[in-house]
Amino acid sequence: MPELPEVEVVKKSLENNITNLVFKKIMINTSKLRYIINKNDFRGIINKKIISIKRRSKYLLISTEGGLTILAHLGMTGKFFIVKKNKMKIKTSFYYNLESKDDKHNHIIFNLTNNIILIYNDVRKFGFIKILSSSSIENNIHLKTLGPEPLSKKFNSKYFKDYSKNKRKKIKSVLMDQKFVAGLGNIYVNEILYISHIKPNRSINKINNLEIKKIIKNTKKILVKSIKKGGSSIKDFIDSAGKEGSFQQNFYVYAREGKKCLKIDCKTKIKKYFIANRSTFFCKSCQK
DNA sequence: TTCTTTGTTCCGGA
DNA sequence: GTCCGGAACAAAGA
Repeated sequence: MPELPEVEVVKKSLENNITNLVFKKIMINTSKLRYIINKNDFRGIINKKIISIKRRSKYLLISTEGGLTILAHLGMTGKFFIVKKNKMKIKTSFYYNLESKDDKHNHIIFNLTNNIILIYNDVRKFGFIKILSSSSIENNIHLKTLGPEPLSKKFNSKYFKDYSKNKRKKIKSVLMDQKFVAGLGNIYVNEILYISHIKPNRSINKINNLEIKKIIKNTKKILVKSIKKGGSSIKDFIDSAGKEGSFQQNFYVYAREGKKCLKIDCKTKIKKYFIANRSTFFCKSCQK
């Protein structure tokens, strides 16, 4: 599941591999992803050079010369593959074999200069790609309501405290609310609350100052660590092209229902239940 | 056939 | 009026 660290890693990979290349031909193999695709919109970026790749929350922004920007969200299963034509060599963050059965989910294929092909692949089709005018980005419906980036200085104790006033929402729901902080998804929020020793169902106005500090510190720490991990696994992968299972992630609680808590000497089994329709994992001994 | 997954929106109850 | 959270929706695979 692509969360902020994965999107950041993809961003860097795109930055390194397709900046300054020019779109030559685009093949669209589906009528819709999350939204209906308007093929005409894509004509505008033909023969346009890619000048920058940015990330905001879990969104990717690929800007071209001439005032158009590609806005992409990977949803649950979206992936970008960068393939060097003729060489069949994988150059991106995720495993890809040109012969693989995933081919049927290659929904958009961008041919670029330098014999580079950029492929948008998405099994579940919960992701999307839109072409926007670069000047409208700030007011874009997906971006304008987003809260601060979790890795920015704006995401600090004061901000957290001010936001919490008179609110009784559960801490887990708040951390997942994109208006509060942009880019945290279910997996990382489960992990952050475990590391911070806080039960996911605590009311936000009952979280004390020390705990707020812990949550913020751990949020930044875990994101930075995961970005570094993603980066290193990409490197390993390019070095040993063709090997599968390059992107392994180890979680403390996520998807570990019934397994023992990983803290030394804690024999409690990880519990699972739902908060706001999202699977929630926690250790009842370690989280208060 | 049913369940799972995420981000977002809608709506009912407190 | 405001706040909270459950339900629903998208698609496809197990």
